Amino acid sequence: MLIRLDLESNEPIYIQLRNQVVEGIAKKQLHPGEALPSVRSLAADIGINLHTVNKAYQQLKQEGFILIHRQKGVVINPDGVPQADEAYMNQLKFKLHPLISESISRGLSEKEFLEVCSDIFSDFNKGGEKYE
Amino acid sequence: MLIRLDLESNEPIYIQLRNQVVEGIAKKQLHPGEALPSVRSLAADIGINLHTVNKAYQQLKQEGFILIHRQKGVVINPDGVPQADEAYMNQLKFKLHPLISESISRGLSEKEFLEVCSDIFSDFNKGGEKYE
DNA sequence: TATCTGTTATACTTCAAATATAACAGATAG
DNA sequence: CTATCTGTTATATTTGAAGTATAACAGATA
Repeated sequence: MLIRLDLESNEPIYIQLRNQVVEGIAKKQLHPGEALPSVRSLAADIGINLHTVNKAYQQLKQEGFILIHRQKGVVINPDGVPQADEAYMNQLKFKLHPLISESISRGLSEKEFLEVCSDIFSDFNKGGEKYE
Repeated sequence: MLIRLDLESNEPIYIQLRNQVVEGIAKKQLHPGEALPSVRSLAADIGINLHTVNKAYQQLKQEGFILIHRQKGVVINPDGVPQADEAYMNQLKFKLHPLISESISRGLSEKEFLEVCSDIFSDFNKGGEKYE
């Protein structure tokens, strides 16, 4: 599993880390039941603090993406990822709203916007980097 | 112009304010050349600090959405809003990426995702609240 | 027993966000 | 001329999140 972080970004490290794991699942690079590095080893690998990794793991656990066995370690949820529910759909709309708002104000058509989305979907279906 | 703010949100007030103006432009509630409240009056209306409003205005100015005449006040860019360029498209993709990533991991199909986007576009075309 | 795991606790630094005052300079209305 | 409006700049302070640094605990395991 390849982890890309931008330590200069205004986006918190633990959020970037959380997103990378979700992206790994979406790209089928991480499969249900697969083990993730321990908080200590991953922190050492990336060169960040143990607690920052733990914060990302805790959020992923709370969202149902991973399970944490106290001594065994961390694994991708063997039962699969929780499917989109109403709460998630509302959250998705909430996040999309300002993006679409600005696109419209900048003269982007609905068709053009949807094409951008489709292009991004293609990146996932055509299986990007599978090396780890 | 109706301003809705969530002071409890983790999203900074000045960002919310900036987004509201962009949304106003997208919804055609704010037109090129139209005046916006002064930093002091808007701050007083909303009940926040002058500098917070100023921060939002400065960003909108830097992005080309508004013009600021030193003594006249603030107006929506009379020449229209800057159209989407390559830099904006890249930024848009960057923001959409994690949203699509999570949607895929949660089993949402591309079709379903695009429909969510279309629904949001509809909200803008059918002209929401025009009262101010 | 030594070592791994996640977990918890405490303390500290750094930085963005937001507020609070105050003053300045230019334009304008009285 | 004067008072008042505008954005702008400066300074100081408070608050909270993010991230780091250590340390210790408890359970599992080799």
